Amino acid sequence: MDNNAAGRTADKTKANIYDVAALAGVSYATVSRYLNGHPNVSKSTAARIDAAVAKTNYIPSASAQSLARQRSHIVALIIHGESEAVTRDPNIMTIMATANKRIAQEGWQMVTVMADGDTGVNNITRMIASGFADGYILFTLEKGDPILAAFDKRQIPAVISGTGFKDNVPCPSVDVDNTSAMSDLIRHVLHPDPDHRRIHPAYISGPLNMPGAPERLTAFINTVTEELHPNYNLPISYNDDWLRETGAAAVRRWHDSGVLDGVDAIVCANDTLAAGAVEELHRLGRHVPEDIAVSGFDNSSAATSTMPQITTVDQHMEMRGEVLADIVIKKINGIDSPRTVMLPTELVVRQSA
Amino acid sequence: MDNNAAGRTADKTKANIYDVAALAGVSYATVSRYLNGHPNVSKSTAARIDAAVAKTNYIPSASAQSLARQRSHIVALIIHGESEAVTRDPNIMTIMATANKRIAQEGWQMVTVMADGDTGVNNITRMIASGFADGYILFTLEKGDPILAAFDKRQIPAVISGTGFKDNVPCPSVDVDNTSAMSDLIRHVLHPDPDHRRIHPAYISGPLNMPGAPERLTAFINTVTEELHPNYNLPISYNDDWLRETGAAAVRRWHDSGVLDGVDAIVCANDTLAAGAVEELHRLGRHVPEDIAVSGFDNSSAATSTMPQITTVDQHMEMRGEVLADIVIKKINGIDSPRTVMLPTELVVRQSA
DNA sequence: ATGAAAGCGCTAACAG
DNA sequence: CTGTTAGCGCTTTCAT
Repeated sequence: MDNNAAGRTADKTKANIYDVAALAGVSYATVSRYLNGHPNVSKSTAARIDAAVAKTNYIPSASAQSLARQRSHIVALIIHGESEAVTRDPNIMTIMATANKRIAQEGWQMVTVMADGDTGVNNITRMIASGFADGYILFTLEKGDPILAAFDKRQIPAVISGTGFKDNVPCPSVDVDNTSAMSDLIRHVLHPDPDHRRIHPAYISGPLNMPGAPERLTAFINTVTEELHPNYNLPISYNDDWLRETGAAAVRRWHDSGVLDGVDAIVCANDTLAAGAVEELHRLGRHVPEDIAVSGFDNSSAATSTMPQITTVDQHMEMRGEVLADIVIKKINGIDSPRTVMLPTELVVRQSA
Repeated sequence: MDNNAAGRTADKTKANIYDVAALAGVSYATVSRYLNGHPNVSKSTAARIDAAVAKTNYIPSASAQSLARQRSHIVALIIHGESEAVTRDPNIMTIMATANKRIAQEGWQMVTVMADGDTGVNNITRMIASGFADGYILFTLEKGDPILAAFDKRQIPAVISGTGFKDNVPCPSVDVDNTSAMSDLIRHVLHPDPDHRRIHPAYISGPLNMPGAPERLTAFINTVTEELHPNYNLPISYNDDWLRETGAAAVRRWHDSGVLDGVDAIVCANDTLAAGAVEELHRLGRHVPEDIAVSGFDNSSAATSTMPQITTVDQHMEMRGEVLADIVIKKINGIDSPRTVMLPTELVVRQSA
């Protein structure tokens, strides 16, 4: 059976290009040409095709187009992490929304896929290799992510968001300078104004295998050492997650062990930990920032959810989404970007420090 | 040129089924059969194919498979709403994660697409008609969403999450009974224990074109009327968003106008509004719940972010994601579901009411 | 300006 | 058990 409309339309519900061509009385090649904006189509056939398209509600098949063009016109944002960590990360939605907007502007379609657990990673890896999308934005929450391997071999446009570990990633990354941002913040905490100095800081860390966490911790140790030359052990709380409860629990442990009495500032690796700390200090009857200052990181909604509100660092996540989008699309079009793009940060001084 | 490997492998970087077949010394049909788990393939050819696949890193092309099978094996979660409203909705990520997990279990791939603004809606509508996915989960934030029209005409598996407006949607929906959940909550607020009654409630509403909002408001009016037969106007604050600041602003307006003095309970349409209210009451020196009780809705993280923590209703969003996933997948497999699935809710009594 | 024909990479019915 | 053949719906030369 040959590819004419008569032989096909019989029991189909959805019109294809042959239906349109038949209705317009032209060859399907002409329909394709016209719909793809090629120059040489006469006014009158154009009109007939328009009418046929309208009448049949014709929309080209995505898979057929992708196959023929060898392009899907899709950019995939891959989110990898345990569902719990992911659902609580306030930055993800921001990146999704801003990257999505930018990609749509450029005439592409962004889709988000979540890789949860081992089977998730497997599926995603297959997906990548199957040519599902033309480019990928990676929001990877863990170091040494196996998904990255999929990009090692093949030459697929990709960009990665905020790994602190830029060394061996197979694609450009956009990040903030966690080290200098945290250092600036800490200097503010230690010396908020000319009349005021804090000299006994403690640190609440997040999981050290997550982007940014090691840099922030190191910045704490180095900056405090530089500024204070402390001759005592800095209290540092190491944790497996970024939860509010975890920040609160760290404070309570220090309180129970008496350590808290020797502390006048708590630097936290992010805002949710800081929010938990502020709340626990409140419960323990300590005043923030008079008795103990607290700082966060991210400028997420958690930072303004407490009383007092939390002094923190803004990472401009909206900008990050856009920059990520720009980089993949450029790469898809053959334009390379610097291996690492550093986005600016901003100290946000509120009442907690 | 015919479809043999020799004629094709020349400049390609990615192996296709012909490459594998040539390497294994069989026809490409046999490779396809084996890879798709058909019974009739001999041990020895199987082994040769395995070897060839391994050697070439062969992964079938997604678009070619979709075209040939007329199935993409993809379920799309469509999120429609202004980016701001979306990025702040704590439920979205939960639904994404749980639905994703469930869909992956069933052997499908879930992708999330965001429709932002008019062009977004247009793109999505095309996407749906182009057969991009086999089924759709709609997380639609507004009434009368134009995206729904795409499903009216064509027979495409879809399910919609939490429209309060079940009447004229072209697909099954899963929701909670906002009316009875809110009524129960309000009865608790008005009469938390035998010795205690509150008799001057006020209400802070969210945008009434959003799912659930009208039901909750109506439930407030009806329940309060039933319980108290009030002979005065109930203070009700109508708002365009669900933000914390908005909840705070409502309280402040009532305070400035003196209305607050006659109020002993504030029922809020969701947790973030309630969190803002609690914080503002704190700033105004009112004690929660002694002077004024406050309640929320959703049991989101905002509900535990304040002091005191907020009494609210849990909607079991994790369950919702799974149920949505089940329904689309069933529908894809030809199994229909009830037009409306009502999920249970749970009163969560904390300290604020 | 338009039609004919050859793919894009894969699946599936049909022979054998 | 395996090869042959005909599509899936569209794009894209190459003629005319």
